[in-house]
Amino acid sequence: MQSLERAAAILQVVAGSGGTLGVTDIAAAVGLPKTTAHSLLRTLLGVRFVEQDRAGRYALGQGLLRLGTGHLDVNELRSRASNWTDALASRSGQAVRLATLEGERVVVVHHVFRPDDSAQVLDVGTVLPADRTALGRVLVAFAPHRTVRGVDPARADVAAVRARGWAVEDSGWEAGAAGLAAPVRGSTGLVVAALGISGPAETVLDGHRGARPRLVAMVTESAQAISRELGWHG
Amino acid sequence: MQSLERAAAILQVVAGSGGTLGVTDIAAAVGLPKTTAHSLLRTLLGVRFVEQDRAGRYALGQGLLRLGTGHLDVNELRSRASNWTDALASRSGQAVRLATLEGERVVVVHHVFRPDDSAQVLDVGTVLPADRTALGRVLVAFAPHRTVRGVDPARADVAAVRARGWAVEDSGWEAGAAGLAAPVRGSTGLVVAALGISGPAETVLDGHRGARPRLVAMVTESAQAISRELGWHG
DNA sequence: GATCTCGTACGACATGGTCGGACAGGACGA
DNA sequence: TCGTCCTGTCCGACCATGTCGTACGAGATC
Repeated sequence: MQSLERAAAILQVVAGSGGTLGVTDIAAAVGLPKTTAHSLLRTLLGVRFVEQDRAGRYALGQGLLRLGTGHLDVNELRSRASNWTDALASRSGQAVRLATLEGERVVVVHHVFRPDDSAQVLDVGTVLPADRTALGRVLVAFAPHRTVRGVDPARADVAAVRARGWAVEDSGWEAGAAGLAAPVRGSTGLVVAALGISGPAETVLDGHRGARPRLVAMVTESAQAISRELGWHG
Repeated sequence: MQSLERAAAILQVVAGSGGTLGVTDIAAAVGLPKTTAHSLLRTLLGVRFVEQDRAGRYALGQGLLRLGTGHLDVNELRSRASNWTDALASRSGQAVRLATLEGERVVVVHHVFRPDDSAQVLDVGTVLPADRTALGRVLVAFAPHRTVRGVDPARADVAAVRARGWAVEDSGWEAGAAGLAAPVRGSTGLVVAALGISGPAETVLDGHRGARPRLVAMVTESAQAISRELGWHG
C-alpha cells in the first residue's frame, strides 16, 4: 500500500533528522511532490505520529514514541483530564475516578473526592474488580485485544456495555454505593481509560436501580471531552 | 487519510497488547473487515513496523521501535553486513569499510582489512572528512534531510554522485590511496550507510584516474546485497 | 515595495485501497 | 480418520480516496 510506505518513509526521514524538518525538505528527501508530502504529514499529525513547532516544522510525535514504550502515559492522562474530572465532581456531587487497564488489572490512576465533608480515602493505585465495578466493566468491554468467545454471562455484559456506551454498578462492590462509568478514547479512537463517578446508591440510581439519566449524560459527556483532549476526533 | 489512520489504530492495538496478536483479533479491535486489516498489516510488515511470529501473529517491529531511539542500530548493521564485507575484501583485494552519518560526521562503523600481510590499523570509530572521501561523499549526497541550495561545487558533486550511484576518491585524502563507495539502503529505501573499498591508487583506479569498472560493480552489488539484508525492496 | 520561500488549501480524476468470497492449513473433538 | 471450526492469506472488481498541480497568504530578505 503506497500511502503507508510513503508515510513510513517520511517517519524515517523525520526520525533520522534528530530534530525538526520542513515540508519541503521532507518532500525532497522522500522524493514526493510537496503537496503529497503535506497531505501525509497532516494525517500523521492527526494521529500524533508527528508534531509541529511554531515555525511549522515537523518532528516525531509522542504518539509514535509512546508505541515503543507501552501504553498511554498516565501523567499526561491525569493532567489532560483534571479540569474535566474536577468539574464533573462539582456538578455531579459524586467522587470521580479515572482507571486504566494494565494487563488484566483495573487500576485507579486519578481520583477526585466527593465535594462534601465526608471522610474519604484517596485510592489512586487501587486495583478494582473488573467485573463488579462500572470502571472495570467499561475497560473490559472496550479492551482493544479482547475477542469474546463462547456463550457466557461475561459476553452478554460486554456486548451490552459496548452497545450502550457506559456501564452501571449497583451496589455490587461497595455496600450502599453505586457508580457509573464511560470510556475515554485516545487519538486513534481506542479506549485508553474509563471515567467513572460513585457515591451513595440513592444519589446515583433512580427508584428502579437504573442509572439517573442526568448523571449518565454528565459522565459520558465528560469522558468525550477528555477523549477530545487526548486527540480523539469522533 | 483513512488508510494511515487505520494503520495507526492497528499499531496502537498491537502496541497495547504488549505481545502478539492475530489478524482476526486486530481486525475486531479496530473494527475493520479481516482482509482490510490483513492488507494494512502486510504493508506494515513490509516497512518493518510490525513483525510476525511462526504462528502468523503480529507484534511491533524493530523498524518502528527504532524510530524513537534514533537511527539504525549499528550492531545490527554490522552483523547483517559482515558476510558481504568479508566477501568483498576477498574478491576485491582491498580494505572494506562501512560508514554512517551521525549528525554531520562520517563515522566508520565497520572495517575489514585488506587480505594481505600489510600493516593495517583498525579504524572503527574514526571520523572521516565528508567531502574528500568516497564514503563521505556518498553519505552527504544521499543524506535524507539534505536540500542543496545555491550554486556551488558541493551541489554539483552531490548531483553527480546521486546520478551515478557511487563515488570515487582519487588520492584526495590519503597519499597514494584511492577508494570507491556506494550507498546502503534500509527498508524504506533511504540511505542508512555507505559501503566502500580503499587501497593503493594503482589497484583501485584505471590509467585515467577513473574507477575500475570491475571494482565499481563489486562495491555497488555488495551494497545492494546488504541493502536487501536490511529489508530494502528496490 | 518587490521578490522569494515557506506551509497550506482546493478540487479534479485516476489509481490504489477496500473488502467479499474463496482457499489451504492447523487444531480439536467425535 | 473424518468433519468441523478457526486461522492467516490470496484474488479481483470497483469506487472512494489518495495524488498532486495550481494557487494563496505569511514571513523573511534585499
